Amino acid sequence: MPKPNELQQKMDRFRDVLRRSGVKVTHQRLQIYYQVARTDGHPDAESVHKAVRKRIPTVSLDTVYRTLWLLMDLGLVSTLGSPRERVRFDANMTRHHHFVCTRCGAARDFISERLDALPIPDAVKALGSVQTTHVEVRGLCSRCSKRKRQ
Amino acid sequence: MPKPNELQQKMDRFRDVLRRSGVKVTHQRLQIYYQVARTDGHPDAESVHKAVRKRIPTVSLDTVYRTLWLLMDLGLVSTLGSPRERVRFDANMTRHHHFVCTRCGAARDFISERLDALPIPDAVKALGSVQTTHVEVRGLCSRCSKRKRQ
DNA sequence: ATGGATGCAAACCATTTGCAGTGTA
DNA sequence: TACACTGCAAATGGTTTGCATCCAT
Repeated sequence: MPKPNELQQKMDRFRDVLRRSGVKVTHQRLQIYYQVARTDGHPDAESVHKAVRKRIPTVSLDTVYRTLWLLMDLGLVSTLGSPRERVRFDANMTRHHHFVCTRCGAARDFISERLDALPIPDAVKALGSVQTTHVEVRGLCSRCSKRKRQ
Repeated sequence: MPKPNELQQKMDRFRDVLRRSGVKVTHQRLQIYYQVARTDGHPDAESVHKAVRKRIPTVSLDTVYRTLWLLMDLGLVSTLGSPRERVRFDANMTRHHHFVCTRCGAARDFISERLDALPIPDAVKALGSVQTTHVEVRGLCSRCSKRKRQ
């Protein structure tokens, strides 16, 4: 729940980015972005749809999806977890972290005692009781950077 | 690619766990676990299925799924990313980390300058070029722990 | 006015489920 | 032998797409 003026700023910047990208500023897009920008939660498409429908009863779920991916392309939102991906399984049950390639999605395990014992901010402890921490490093894997060069 | 003897150990332990859980040790289950245990990669159900089919041509994809979730319940494998979940969107584009509730899946952002500048092990740099790092803290959110007590 | 954006309905695709037959214990 | 497990095929559910219409520019 950002402060009202911050939210207003976000909305203004939003209109700007759309215009500058040569993309139309529609009623639907404004409401969809507003719904995602107004909460600290991380809503899925369906709950955004439900909320927007209160203001635009005819809005369709596919417009919500199309808009959210558009916002993603414009760098206005991000997704939690790896989107559009299948579930991947891992038989390494020892404590480890992940390196994930942003291009091909390949994931590698790595271990690090230092990363196993991270200082958790007090603010987090207020959110709930901490069970595990896991570091995800994103970058270009060596195979993809080779391929890119060629 | 674990060493052969480690892999053998894993397989032995696997049979043990199945037996102790009163679950049948089938040809299919052995091959499915073997496929996940033999690689450092993080295969999805389909690629496990493809590989297992070379040895058991009649094995079906749904058996692969059923088995992988069984292995999950038995604590023999884990999943990469949040399984069985919808895509969730986030309009907070500033650098932040996540607290995710293991019970209800709710996610909260938090910021921490210390976590923004983690020491990345050299071993990781061999895997590829690092772009971003992100910490995911998992635990029980305060709402869920209240609900649990009641 | 006009091309991009929307709504609808149908398609897609990963994953799940019901059921009858099969194989482990 | 008995019951759990498997394979098949059909269902599910989140997400995507084709197309006719609509509206922001």
